[in-house]
Amino acid sequence: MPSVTATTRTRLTPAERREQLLGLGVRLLADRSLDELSIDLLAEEAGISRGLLYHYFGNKTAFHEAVVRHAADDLIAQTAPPAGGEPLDRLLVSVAAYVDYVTANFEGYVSLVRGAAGGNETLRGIYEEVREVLSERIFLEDAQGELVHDTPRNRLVVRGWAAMCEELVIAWRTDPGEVSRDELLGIITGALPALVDAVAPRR
Amino acid sequence: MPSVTATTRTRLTPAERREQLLGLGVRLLADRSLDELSIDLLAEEAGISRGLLYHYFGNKTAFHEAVVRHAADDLIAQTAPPAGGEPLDRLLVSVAAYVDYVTANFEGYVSLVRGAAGGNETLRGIYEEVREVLSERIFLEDAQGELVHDTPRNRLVVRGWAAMCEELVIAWRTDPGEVSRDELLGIITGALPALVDAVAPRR
DNA sequence: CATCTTATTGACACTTGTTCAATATCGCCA
DNA sequence: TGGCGATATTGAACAAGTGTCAATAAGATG
Repeated sequence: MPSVTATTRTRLTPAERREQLLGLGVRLLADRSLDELSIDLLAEEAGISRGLLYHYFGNKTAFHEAVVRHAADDLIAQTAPPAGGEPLDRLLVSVAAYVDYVTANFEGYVSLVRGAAGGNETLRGIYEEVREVLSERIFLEDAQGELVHDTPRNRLVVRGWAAMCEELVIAWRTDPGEVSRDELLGIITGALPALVDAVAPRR
Repeated sequence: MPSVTATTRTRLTPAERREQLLGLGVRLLADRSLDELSIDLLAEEAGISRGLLYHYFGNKTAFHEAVVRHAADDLIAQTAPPAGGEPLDRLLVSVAAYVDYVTANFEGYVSLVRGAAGGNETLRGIYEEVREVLSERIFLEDAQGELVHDTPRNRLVVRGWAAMCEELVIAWRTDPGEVSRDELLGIITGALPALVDAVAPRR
């Protein structure tokens, strides 16, 4: 058993190392905020020198951006609507997948969202992009407009609805109270058509 | 005209200096994010030494918290419902005041919200507190429950509605499109009863 | 006008981000 | 199998910003 520092540097392929560091970055976010994720901490946790992180990511913010992008891609992939079935059912499944994803990865998800929403231009861009993708599915899956016609006004409404969903899921997961998962899903999915109707320009 | 440094230190009362620094802090937030607001920058801008800031606020995060609290109190005061009139009218006026406040102080408001929502425990606490106060008014002013009965479920709904409002106002102010201020107000105020109805547990 | 309180300063120690020449690991080929 | 070369990796040095504190001077008070 070596004393304190067993300095046998291990050499990975760039792809492997990148993957390791990004994965570790995402994992560490469960316990810390994005800007508490210092280069020092990550280097120590990964068992590498600080310099190596700069070799791979250039600087701290670029690393943060890479981590957020990594997690964002993961979220988007995990909540993709299923291939078959009725359009509206596919949406339901996708929304449910979103709720379950947040439930399962709560700390990391919250940390990510807060870090990205409060971060620099690029970070917010990624955050916006995720919302955009999730919202876009509404119009993409519901091509006939059974639920929501694709109008500029309704785009705004869906945007607001998405913000509401994020808040609701986080609030619910923090304290479910007496509301079950299915009831939450009911609230979320019921809210969209209600909003669309309420906001429809009167003729 | 003194050369570069006219070092005549001016001595203010603690209250004056505190006020000056907080006001300057809030003002500087219009052009920078919260964590780009370094002690260095603020000291230079205020024409004082860094040490003085530490004398008044202890450390950087404490200063941030004080700035955010200052701005939050301002927002709450400026959107207070009027004294007289119908309960529902008072709410309308208050919501309108909120929209106008955000419109007038846009850069600073966005910077504040992002900084606070993405910040530490205390910062988020202040952010939550503001939302809490704004939401609380709904139930306070509408004591008879004409609009929303005070139930746990509706508290959740109002919370989601508040998040939606924030998003809508920011999105609208960023790009109003063809939506007028009054239409936006219509959307916001129309959304609340619609949500409440949609979410009501069926009997 | 002298004195005393205390608002204010400036220099110093320390943490954290960033750079880069030097080092050592591992695949490859003789 | 053993040396060689490409390059993944390191560590020391530097920059910038945070936090500390004994020393200083502005302005009120008598």
